[in-house]
Amino acid sequence: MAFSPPPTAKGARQSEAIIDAAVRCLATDGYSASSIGRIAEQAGVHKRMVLYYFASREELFDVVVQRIGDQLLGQLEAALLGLEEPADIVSVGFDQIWERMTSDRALLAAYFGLVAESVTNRHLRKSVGYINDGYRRLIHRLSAELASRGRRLTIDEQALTVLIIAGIQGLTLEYLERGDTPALRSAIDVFQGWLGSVAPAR
Amino acid sequence: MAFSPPPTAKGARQSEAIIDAAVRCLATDGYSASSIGRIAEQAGVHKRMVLYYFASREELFDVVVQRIGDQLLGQLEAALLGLEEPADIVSVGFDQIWERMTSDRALLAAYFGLVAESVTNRHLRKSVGYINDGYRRLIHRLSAELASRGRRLTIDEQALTVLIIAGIQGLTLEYLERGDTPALRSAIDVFQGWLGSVAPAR
Amino acid sequence: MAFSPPPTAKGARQSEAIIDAAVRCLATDGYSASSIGRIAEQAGVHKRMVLYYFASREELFDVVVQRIGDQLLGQLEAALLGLEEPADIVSVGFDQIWERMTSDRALLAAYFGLVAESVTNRHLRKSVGYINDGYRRLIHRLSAELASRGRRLTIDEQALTVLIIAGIQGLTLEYLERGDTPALRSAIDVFQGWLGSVAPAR
Amino acid sequence: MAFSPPPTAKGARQSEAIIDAAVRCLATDGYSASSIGRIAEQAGVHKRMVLYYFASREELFDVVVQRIGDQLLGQLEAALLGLEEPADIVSVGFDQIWERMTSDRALLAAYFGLVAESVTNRHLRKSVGYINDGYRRLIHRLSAELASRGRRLTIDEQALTVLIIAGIQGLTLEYLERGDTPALRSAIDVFQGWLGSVAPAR
DNA sequence: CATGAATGAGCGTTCATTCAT
DNA sequence: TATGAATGAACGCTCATTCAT
Repeated sequence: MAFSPPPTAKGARQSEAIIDAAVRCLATDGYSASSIGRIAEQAGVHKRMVLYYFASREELFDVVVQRIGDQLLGQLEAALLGLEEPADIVSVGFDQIWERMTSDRALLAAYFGLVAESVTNRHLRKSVGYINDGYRRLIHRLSAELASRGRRLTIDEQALTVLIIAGIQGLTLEYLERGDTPALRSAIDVFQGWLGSVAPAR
Repeated sequence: MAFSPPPTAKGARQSEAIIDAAVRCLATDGYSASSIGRIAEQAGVHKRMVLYYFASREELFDVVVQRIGDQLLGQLEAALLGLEEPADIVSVGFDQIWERMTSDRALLAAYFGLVAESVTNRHLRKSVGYINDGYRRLIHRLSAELASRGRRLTIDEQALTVLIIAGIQGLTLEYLERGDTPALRSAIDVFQGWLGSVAPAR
Repeated sequence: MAFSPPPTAKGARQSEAIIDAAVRCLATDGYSASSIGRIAEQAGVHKRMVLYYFASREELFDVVVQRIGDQLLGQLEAALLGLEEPADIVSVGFDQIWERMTSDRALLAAYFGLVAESVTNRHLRKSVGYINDGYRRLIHRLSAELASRGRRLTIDEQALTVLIIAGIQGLTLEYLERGDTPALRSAIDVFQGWLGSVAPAR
Repeated sequence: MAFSPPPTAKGARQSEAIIDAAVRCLATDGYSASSIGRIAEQAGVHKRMVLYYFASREELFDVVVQRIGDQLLGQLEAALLGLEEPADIVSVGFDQIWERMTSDRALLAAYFGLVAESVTNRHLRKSVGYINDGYRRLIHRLSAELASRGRRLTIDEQALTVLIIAGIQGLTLEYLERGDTPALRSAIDVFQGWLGSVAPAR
């Protein structure tokens, strides 16, 4: 599953450029329009080289999905680590999470393109599941941490997980479609407030 | 904007079959894999006929988007009309809404495929906007009705609108990806409870 | 060969509109891009109607060629008739001929498109021959008239005919490609002067 | 602008064959009937290969136009170089020019098909302009040479240029339409004689 | 290690035309 | 008389991929 870059420096640089180009392409053109040819063009590489490094379109996108997932989850974790007082994770965290996620619109758009495609594309479904599982693990870790501090969730953890992921996806989609509107900001505030009420202190 | 079916009975039947096939195709294969050829095959019609009735792929999908939107919104309204005591719309309504929406998985999948594609496809974006506007109008109508019955929303209507749509889209996506799991059911219950608390009686 | 318009008024109007549209189309898009569909669109008529009135694309263009030829030759003859003193036909006539011909650039362009296509299109060759024969007849009539007034051509009539037609076509082409430049005007003056010298008075 | 042939010998041979086939096709079928498929067939190559070497039909024809122009102008210059005594260029040259030009009827027909198409085809217009500019440069060079030998043109050089090009195009068209008739020969003699009179010795 | 050559399948679209009624 | 339905063939072009070297 892990992508091992070619040993030579040039090879590493090129394959890296291809992955970047694929993410950019995904963000602007969507999954199915991100053809090998277009990605190669974006990367400034001969079309043939894409399949030289990645054997097939599918394999390339496996790597791309992983890359996007790592970046997205990495930003989430960085946002959470940034909180000095973990007691407030739920109540203040979402703001920072949102800030991080929307800092790279292209990344989000690329992610969403993959999510959407995964509804009708079995192979991609498996790959995208990787990212969702990351979210789930993160939420589980957080709720465990909260529990260890004596805070009990007022609702089932499974349901909470579903609601958080659904909330993030739904709000992300709203952001992609209509941008960073006041209504969206205020909706996020409400969502965040609700999250806080689910894990009351004491 | 409205689709005017061909004058003859046979023509109407054929074009109807093509639209249906397009919806089915969209649900199983996604937007870009729903080629004219495949749709024609699904409809049991010569490929050339699709372009006889619709002039271009784009025009066909304009009609399809509208069709999906009307069906989706129609089911929503039917669900709401089914409620005898409108005072309970918020507290009981979502259950029925969900029942209706998930009654046709293909329709939902098709809708979502279009939503996703619309992120990177300008033309589709406009068309899909038509459906979202329908949601918005419906929510606005409901909140006005609630207000006329003396119930005040505890949060900004704009933010509520965003949250409802984001919630529906997020939960829909969860449904499409993982099916009708207990966690999802329970998440819906929580969401519904929260909705009720936003518009308290009296 | 002659085109007999449909008996009804509406039919006559429509078929007339189609011919006009074909000429316009020919002028702007060239022969092969003047498809039945495009002509119908230009004429504001259902595509099917074109073949209703003309049976085939070929037949339509036969009529169109004849129409263009008649208009072009008609304008030539009108120009010559306008000369009060026929003795000066050669020396002053070309100016008026040129004025008339370039009065309708679209007509010229359409004519030239047909001439060019006729090089590789056997059927059209025959039709376009009709126009060239008209030129030839006109030149022959003129030289006969000159002879009857006691003026002798200093060169063979056949060669003169070729030179006049070649001159008109060549200058027409120059006009279509570069417009009505001073160099073209001055070239026409020279050509006209040479024509005058070919049929000296006395 | 220049066409860079593929690096390998086989590639060069193939792309050369395709260009040749395109010229032949152009001569017999005209521009718009010279489809990629037909050209491929003529070249004995898979249709897909044409687009492998040339990226688009337009690009192929750009190369073809240049090729035709170079051959045509090359033959003109060869004809002029063949004249030992440059003093007689005007008086004897046209004969040889004509001999050369009509030595390859297909080339001429192809050229003319392009000229005609260029009237209604913007892109081609630019390409064909390349050939016409070649003619102009050649004429300018000749008249400069004549001037350096103490012969003065009796008419404006610009007008002469127009007349020469118009003459060549008009006579070429006559040749393509009616073949090498005595009348055409005799017309050429007259034209040549007139050219001589325009640049009198001494 | 890297690249040119080659390919079959399919894309959306346009074409002139025939068959019904 | 006038129209809708239907069609097969071809168009230029893109696709992911394999075969050579």
